[in-house]
Amino acid sequence: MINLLIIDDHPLVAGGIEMMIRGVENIAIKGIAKNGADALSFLEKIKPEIILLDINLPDTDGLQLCKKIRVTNLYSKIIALTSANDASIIIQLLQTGANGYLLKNMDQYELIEAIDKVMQGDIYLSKSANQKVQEYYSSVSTNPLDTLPTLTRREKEVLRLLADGMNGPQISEKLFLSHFTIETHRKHIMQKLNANSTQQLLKTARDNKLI
Amino acid sequence: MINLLIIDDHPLVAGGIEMMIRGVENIAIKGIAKNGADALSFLEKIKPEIILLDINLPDTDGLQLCKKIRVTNLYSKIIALTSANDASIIIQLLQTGANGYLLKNMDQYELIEAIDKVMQGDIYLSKSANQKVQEYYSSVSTNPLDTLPTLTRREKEVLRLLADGMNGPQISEKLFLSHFTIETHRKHIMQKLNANSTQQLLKTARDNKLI
DNA sequence: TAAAAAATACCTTAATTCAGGTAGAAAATA
DNA sequence: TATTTTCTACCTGAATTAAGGTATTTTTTA
Repeated sequence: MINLLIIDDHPLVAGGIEMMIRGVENIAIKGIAKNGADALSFLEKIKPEIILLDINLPDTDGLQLCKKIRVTNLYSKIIALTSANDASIIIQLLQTGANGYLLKNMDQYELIEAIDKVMQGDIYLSKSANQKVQEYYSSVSTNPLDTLPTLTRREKEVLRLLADGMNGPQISEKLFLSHFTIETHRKHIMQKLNANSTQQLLKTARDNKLI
Repeated sequence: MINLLIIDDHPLVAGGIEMMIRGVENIAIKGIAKNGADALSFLEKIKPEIILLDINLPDTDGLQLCKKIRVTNLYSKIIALTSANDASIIIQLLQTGANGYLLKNMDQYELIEAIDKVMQGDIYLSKSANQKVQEYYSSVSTNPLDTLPTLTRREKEVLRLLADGMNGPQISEKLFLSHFTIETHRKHIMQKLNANSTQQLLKTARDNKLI
């Protein structure tokens, strides 16, 4: 028997999963946790074969929780569950010890396939997640920013204000600095992020989660 | 008997709803549509008492679909369903003819309450949605953009490309237009969004979920 | 079909930003 | 303490953007 723990604060999702595995005779839901704390206390008592882990929880983020679970529990297989399909998160999750990744637009077939695959010791990625990861790795080579540049405190500050829609003079006024200074900071940030316009800079910054 | 039509492309959500109303003897699911087209063709044949309408559909957005449904169907009550909790969308939806607004973190109790309320002719807003709407109206005085400007197709396109970090000439090349044209579009968008730089424009656009 | 809205193209001037610099003071670190 | 990093300020010329126009064609809508 494969026992599941669902970690998700949405009754809708938990119900949907219940619906999907209803009628599958070798899978059963052992518990539903609505947040990270509940999940951890649950896992102290019971070791489910499969943990379906929502990435967006009210009290913690899935990545942290995944790490925490792996500290004490190497037995359970963790399948991450999310509506977003973001390559860097997927990769981080897998590095943290997740065994699979499902999108919330999955259907019954996909869920059961994932559970089966993961129980066999494989890594399961939903089709579109897989695609994203591929894209990510293939774009890495074309993307010169494979190592994130480190911005100084001031540079980050200026970047944020730029992202807030302020221009050079406005920022200089806000920070009590000469506008020349701001422009120098901007220039440096642009060099670091390899951008040749402020808009590109902001896009790159956003893409690299610097903002 | 209250008949439901679920319009949502996530089997998980549809399953969750099914789970929630299972055992409620006067509510039944009459159909599940996975996109706007399916929904409309379904509604040609059957008039459900309640339509549970996901705002994020693969082929159209919920607002448009809500409008379309209201053109031919004044009988069914529409309850919008979404994971985001955004005041301006809620308000637009209600203006378009939706009768309720539920967040996907709802529980069984809330769903059934919403259906009951709406069947009685009331408007139902989930607690947090209600709160957001309150906040929105109290912040309106500070926000000069109380009515969202409507951008034309072209303007939206240019806005998106600007958000992608492209500049005027690049966009003009991409769209096979003169760069003067692009600048005019930019100017119009800026006027509509009340911005006085492209960066501010993009920020405002982002704040108003135009991007 | 007539009127209105949207899309297109072009112009000008002023302001802002970009992309090179240089360079000194302050702060952090080895 | 010596060195490095960060923060600061300034300059210049080229490029881009902002903000104000005008005006024609195409598309939508009443």
